[in-house]
Amino acid sequence: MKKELSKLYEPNKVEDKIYKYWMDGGFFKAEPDPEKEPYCIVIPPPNITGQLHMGHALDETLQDILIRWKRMSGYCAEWIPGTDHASIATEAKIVEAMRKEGLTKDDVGRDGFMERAWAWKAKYGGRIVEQLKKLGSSCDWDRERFTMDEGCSKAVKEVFVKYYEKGLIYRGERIINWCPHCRTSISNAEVEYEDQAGHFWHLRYPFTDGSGYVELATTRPETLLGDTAVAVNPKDERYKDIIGKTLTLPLVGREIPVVADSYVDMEFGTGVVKITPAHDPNDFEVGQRHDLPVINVLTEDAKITEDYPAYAGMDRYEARKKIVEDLEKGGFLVKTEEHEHNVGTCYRCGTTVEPRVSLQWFVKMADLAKPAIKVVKDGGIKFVPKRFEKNYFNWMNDIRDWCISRQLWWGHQIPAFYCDDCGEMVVSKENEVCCPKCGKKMRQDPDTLDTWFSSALWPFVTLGWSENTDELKYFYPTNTLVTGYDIITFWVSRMIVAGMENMNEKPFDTVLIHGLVRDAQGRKMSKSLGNGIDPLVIIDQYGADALRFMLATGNAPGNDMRFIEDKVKSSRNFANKIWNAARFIMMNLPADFKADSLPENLAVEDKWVVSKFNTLAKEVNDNLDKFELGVAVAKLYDFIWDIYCDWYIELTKPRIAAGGETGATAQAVLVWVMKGMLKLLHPFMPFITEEIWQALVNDGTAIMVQDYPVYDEKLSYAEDEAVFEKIMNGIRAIRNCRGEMNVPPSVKAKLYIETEEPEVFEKGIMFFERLASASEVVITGSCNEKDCAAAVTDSARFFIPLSEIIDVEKETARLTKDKKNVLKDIDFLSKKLSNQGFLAKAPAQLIEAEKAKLARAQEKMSKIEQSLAALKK
RNA sequence: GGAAGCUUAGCUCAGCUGGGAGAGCAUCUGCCUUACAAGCAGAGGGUCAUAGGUUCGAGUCCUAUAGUUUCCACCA
Repeated sequence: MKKELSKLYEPNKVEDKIYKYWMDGGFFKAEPDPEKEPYCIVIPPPNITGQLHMGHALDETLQDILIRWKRMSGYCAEWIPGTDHASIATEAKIVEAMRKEGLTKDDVGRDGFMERAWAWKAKYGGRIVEQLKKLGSSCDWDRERFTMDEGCSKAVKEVFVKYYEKGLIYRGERIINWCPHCRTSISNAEVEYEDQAGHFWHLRYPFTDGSGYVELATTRPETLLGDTAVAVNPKDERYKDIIGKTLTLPLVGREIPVVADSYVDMEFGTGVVKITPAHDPNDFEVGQRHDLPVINVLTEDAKITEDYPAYAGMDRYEARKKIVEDLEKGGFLVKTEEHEHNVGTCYRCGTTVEPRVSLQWFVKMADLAKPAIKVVKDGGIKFVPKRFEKNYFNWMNDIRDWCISRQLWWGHQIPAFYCDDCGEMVVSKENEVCCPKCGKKMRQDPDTLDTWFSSALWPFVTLGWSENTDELKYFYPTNTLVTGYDIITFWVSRMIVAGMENMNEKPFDTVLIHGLVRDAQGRKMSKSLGNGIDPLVIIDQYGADALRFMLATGNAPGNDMRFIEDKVKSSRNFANKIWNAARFIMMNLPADFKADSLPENLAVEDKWVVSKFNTLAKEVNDNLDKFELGVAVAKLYDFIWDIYCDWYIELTKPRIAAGGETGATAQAVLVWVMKGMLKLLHPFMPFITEEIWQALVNDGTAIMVQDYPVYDEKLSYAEDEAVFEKIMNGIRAIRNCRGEMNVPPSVKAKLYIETEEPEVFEKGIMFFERLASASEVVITGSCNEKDCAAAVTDSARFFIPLSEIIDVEKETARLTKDKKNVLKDIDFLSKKLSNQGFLAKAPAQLIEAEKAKLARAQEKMSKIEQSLAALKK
């Protein structure tokens, strides 16, 4: 059965090989099995915002870790390709199409991310999707409902029509955020605000009757062309008398009224506001209340319309300059102030957004939000960590109607049709519709739906909704959603809404929120900063396992993490460590070795490591259960590196060299624990664990079909652990002593162990020789050797006769330092134990433990005193 | 203006329901000990942002303050 592992661990070679193995049938897929409830689906995110490609890696990693763990724990787990896969596939097609058309990405206002993300997907995640497809998975990649080729897919159309018929979708003239560069409307959530230096222009508008002026201030003088009123606060004494009078709009000459509206802040500026309903959301609302006309002065790309010949065709900023000039010439400009203000920009291209009145499609959110709020409030859906519920509630309780129409040329076309002859409008699932009134073929709305509209349907549409498929019945509601906190409002909230509305049931029960991956300086990865890191490059350098491990390590749920290459490097080193441990085991195994279970005759150190492993299995499962992946991974790291490699392997070396029964037992335990470690580690490092498993076990099964290790009462050996710890402490004390005196391991010396527990240290003789450079070990009740260095623990004194090296002064200093530390302990513990409050209120178990600690410290103290006294002589 | 997070070793961060502060990297010392120098054995280094409070006991819970980050709203 023995196979060789190569001398050097080469991540990419191993990963490619394992990938091939999976492709060739080594992949495992659990069938839905009603007997094996509960099930689990972990949903990948649809994050297609260009800047955070490392965010993809994080999403995929956390989700895949959970899936593998669930699957190995006997749950039915299934990964269904999400909208991001479909979107990215679509985007790849778009890129190809654009190339053929000679277009650049800028033409559609997107950045270059889609290409790279797709490449990554193809190399990494896409392979698994392919495999799922091969295996006839219920998640049908080809059946993706989100391609541009299909236009408006069946399910999306169905939902749209259903909402429309229920009055949940309407078309209306509303003020929306418009990106003049992308020439599309964008939702509030897609607008990013930034502080910009600007000006505050104080203007005066003359009264029509010639009775003077009213002064007001604006940051956007060019919108003056569209002013249809001036507003003051009804409570404002200063302007009480002018309400109802009319003004003549400078440069335009239009007569506009002065209206009273409580929206106006009396404290701010002059307390007078010009009202431009077409170009400001608040003005729009004021306009609605006062029935003011809406006059649009800007074109789609933010240029002045033909209606104003003096400025027609000018860009908004150009026009601003010219208009300010003209106002000044006309004597309408009072003064100009510096003013910093917050400007909305497009999250895609960074262009300043333009509020714009436009005919758009909306979803009425108020009623839809209610059940979605309730299901979270009632605990039906849990956020991990819980604090993100607040984020969700903030958004949902203050929900606004959702503008769902986009002026993009990919995506789902809105299933609304217009008759160019009679103006009739029909909303329909059909692809072609004739006018019910005049019979003419109708024209479909050219707009597409917001990508999150279809993404919101993800949990049930991927399962075959609106058919009542077996998959839907079995898998819905799904289990755990993994995504970043920046996606809660975009996607999570809308999935819950869509689930409650269409399925009458929550889409999942848990939302695991992770933070963002930032660069080494803590900045958001962004295209403009050029600080984005490509996961593919990192994978090429260090391997996918190392990247995964790093992403899961040292970070708590919901907290941001910095990407630091050294962290990947140390993960790679960890992989190498396991690789070499496996190599050591295997190069010593006899050819006919077979070890499926633990042998009977375990030595104390075997019981120690088995017991430690047993505890590890318990803790890892507990942590994963609570989504504490970072904690689980840290424990695995510590066990594998410290306990298994640095201690246990070293302990087996003399036994293997000795051969016979003890050697055979050691080998069996080595293999047993290694197999267990590999299984525990597999979700975090799937490739290397599979490779070692295949080399070590080689019975044709994949590691991912093994059972995940769990705690086993029978394997808990508390007493043996304690005994062996005494030996370990002795070895550590001796090493420390030798280390401080700079004695190299090659200088061997006789070792006297003075102890009242000889039976404990008898068991460790071999290890003192091997790990503490002892040439010979003598266990005695009382040692009278002269010129010895002494190492002290609570259970023994260790004497090393190194007369030629011993420096009495140094030795005294070392022991005095020891003494100081122990004294501190004794002081602390006895104070605690004489505290009546502590004795009265602390748990009895703790008091006992502290008493035992004190006893041990005192034991050690007396041993140090003895040694110090001997030194003095 | 509303809300949330963060502040722990030189750096990057863990620390689960409160019981004498941890890891990786960096630094120093000694080792090429036949699995691993991508390594081994040691060492040094922290008033857990500040001030109060609750408690027998606070890095952990509460209040306030400062610095910092993010989200939401508003900004004529």
